[in-house]
This record gives sequence, structure tokens and C-alpha cells, in this order.
Amino acid sequence: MASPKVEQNRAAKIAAIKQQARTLVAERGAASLSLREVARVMEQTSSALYRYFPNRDALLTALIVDAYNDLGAVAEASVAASIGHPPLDRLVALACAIREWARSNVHEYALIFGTPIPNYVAPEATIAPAARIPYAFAATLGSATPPHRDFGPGGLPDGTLNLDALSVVLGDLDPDATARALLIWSSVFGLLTFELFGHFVGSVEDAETYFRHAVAELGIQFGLEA
Amino acid sequence: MASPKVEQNRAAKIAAIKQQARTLVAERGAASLSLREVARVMEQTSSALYRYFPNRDALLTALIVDAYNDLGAVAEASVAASIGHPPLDRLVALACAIREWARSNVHEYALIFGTPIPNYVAPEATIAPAARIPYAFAATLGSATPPHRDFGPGGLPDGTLNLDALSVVLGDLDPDATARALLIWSSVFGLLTFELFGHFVGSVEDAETYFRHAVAELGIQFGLEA
DNA sequence: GTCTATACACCGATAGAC
DNA sequence: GTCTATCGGTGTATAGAC
Repeated sequence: MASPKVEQNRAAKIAAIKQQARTLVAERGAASLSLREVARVMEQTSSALYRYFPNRDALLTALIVDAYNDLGAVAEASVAASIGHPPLDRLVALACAIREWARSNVHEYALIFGTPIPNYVAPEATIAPAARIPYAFAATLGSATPPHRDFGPGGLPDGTLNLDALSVVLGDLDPDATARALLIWSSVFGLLTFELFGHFVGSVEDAETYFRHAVAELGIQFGLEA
Repeated sequence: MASPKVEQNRAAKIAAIKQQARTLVAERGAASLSLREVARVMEQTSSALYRYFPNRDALLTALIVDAYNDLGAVAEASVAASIGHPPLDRLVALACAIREWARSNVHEYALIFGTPIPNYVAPEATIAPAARIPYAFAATLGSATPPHRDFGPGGLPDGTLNLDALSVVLGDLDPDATARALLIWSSVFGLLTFELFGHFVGSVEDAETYFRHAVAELGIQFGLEA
């Protein structure tokens, strides 16, 4: 039975390790994160860190879960702050909040939405935090009452989406609205990733203005009202 | 002055090295590509390969250029094959062609559209091949005559996009159509990346059906006619 | 809980012999 | 054009002393 004091020190140490690791991920990317380097920066031996994280992947998982929760909190705060506003404004505000977080935390963004890290498999523990972001989109879109339209030509066939699983994450939207929420989230993600990963360099001069208009355009096209 | 024969052997060898490198990228990811490992697989010494690629990044650049050209050729073939078809069908066909290539070449896809590789900067030589894909989208969308509408609330302010640069890549679309082409391409990219990188696991059961409907939905919303 | 020491593997890149 | 040998670094992970 460890004393509360001991537990507290341990938690503080774990937090310090994660913070250093975050800095290193920001400097050199997630793929090359190493316990040794963290230890070096902290002026300790690598073997000492094995007391806190059993291996490199565990440290990576901790960073990933933190990133999802960080972004999830930002998204939820935006949704909460925009209650009562027009649906289109809410969508744009949410997307911009996500964009601001992503721009301030490019490497954390890449950690969770970029190329999967080779030889790393995300454990179950990452699923719930990951769901907070699409849930925020659904909360926003669910507040709107767009005219119901089929999703795509002829509507989406039954079984295309796992509505049981999605209803847990997105709440009780109808199937077409669920399909739309997924599309909008992935479109926002596409815009953001192109911007952050440099595919708009030379083409888009004012990324924020383009982003705001593009997201609004998506919202309008999908029936949200200003 | 090297003889044609010698030049030919050299080209064949370079092709062989790239092929082995591609296999390794597929197995372990681009970040950890190493000349040494390529040499090992080819049962040679690493120093021998330095005769063909001055360093690791040059090999990486060659793979990236090849990937862009590969995908670009697929996109252009789709566009050429759909001449005369309804604009919406052309867009869906193009997106599906890109998706098929991406699913068959996940690691090449990640190489060009995934997280930037740490400590690697893409040289100028990658720009032109990269432009082939957005150009294919523009060619498809340019064949349509959607009713002109402002892009986003109030229209896009002057200077948001670099229209001079984009007109070279996208041809002579009007500014709003250019903004739309960029949005559609980045949305398609977002859908594809979520699918390929595992963010749809558990939610989307039939990824192809969802993709087709989502792309069509985008096309319809943006005024393409079936 | 942290240290030293260690085993074992990997990498980029170059010099100089053949 | 390929080799051997080498320099100078990187990493994971463990055993055992303190």
C-alpha cells in the first residue's frame, strides 16, 4: 500500500516525462520518440524511466490519449459556448476551434490523425477519447433541422454504416444525418490536414479565410441555416 | 561519355533499388527507410548504393516523385476515359480511381499525403508531379457548368487564394469554382485518409459504398449534374 | 528509485583497396 | 562499381549494485 504522498510524486513524475516526450515529438516527430532521449533531456538514465512506462509504446499511448482528450475538451467547450446560436455559426465555430488547436499542436494532431505509426497498435483505451470529436460535430449538427434528404443518389443502402455503434458516438441522428456528420467531419479534417501538412503552400494565401468559407460552404450545402 | 549500354544498366539498377525500397516502405513505413536495409535485402554493401543515390533523402525523393506520377497517371486516365459522361459520374469515377490506387498502395499514399517525414524537406522537383492530381479534379469540374454561386457567405475575399499559381495547375476556372475544386479534392482526401488510416473502423461497414455516396453527395451539393 | 554496466542491434556516411 | 573497415552515433531492454 503506497502512501498518498508516494502516489502523488509518481503522478508528478509521469506528468514530467510526458511533457518532455511531447516536446521531443514536436521537435522530431512521433516515429522517432525514444525513452532514451527523454531520459537524456531529463538528465536521467533510460532505465530509470522503465519504472514509469513499461516500454516506448506505453508512453506513446499516453501521449495519444492525452491528445484526443485535449482536442476533445476544446471541441466540447466550443459546442457548449455556442448553444443557442445559429447552426451554421456553431459548425464554423467548432471547426475553427479544432483548427486553432491543431495549429498550436501540429505534432499532437499528426500523432492522432496522421500516418499510423509503424509497429504501433492503438489499444482499446484510445477509442473512447477519440470519439469525443465526432460527437461534438454530431451535437452541433443535431441542433439543426435541415430538410431531410437522402444521402447520395438513391440513399445509403442499409448496412453501409454501423448505426448501432455510431449512435453511441453520435447520438440519435437519423441515418442520413449520421452519414452527413461523418462526411463533414472528414472534410474538415481533409482541409486541415492539407493546410498543416503543406499541401496548400503556394495556392492558399490566407488559410484561415479559406477554411472559414469552406466550412461554411459545406454547412450551407448540407442544409444548415445561418 | 558513358556508353548507352552502361547507362541502361545503371537505370535498371536504380529501378531495382527503388523497387526494394518500396517494399521496405510498405513493411516498415517511410520514416525508417534506410539505405543499409535496402542494401542488405539486395545482398550488397550499403556503400555500393551511394553510387546511385547520394543519400537517403534522394532515394526518398525518388519514391515520392514516382508515387505522385503513378497516381497522377491513374487520375488522368480516369478523366480521359470519362469524357462525354455526365459531370457527376466523372467526379465519382475519378474519386474511385484514386481510392483504388490508394488502397492498393497505402504506403505510397501515406508517403505523399501522410505526416511529413521528419527531417526531410521535399525539393522543388516534387511540385509538378504533385499538381497532376488537383489538375485532374479541375479538368472534371471544369467540364461541368454549375450555376455560379459565391463561395461561402459573402464570397471569398480577393487575395485568399493565389489564383495565378492555381490557374497554372487548375486551368482557367473562375475563383469560386477554383475554391470549390480545392474543397472537393481535400474532402475526398479526408474521406480516403480516414478510411485508410483506420478512423472508420467500427463505424463504416461498407467503405466503398459510403465513399461513392459521399463523393456524389459532394458533387450534387456543388451543382454537378447527373 | 536510480544508478552503472552490459548485450545487442541499428543507422548515415566516408576512405581506400581492388 | 563493389568491397572491407571504420568512425561516431542511434536505439531497446535487462541485471544487479546501492
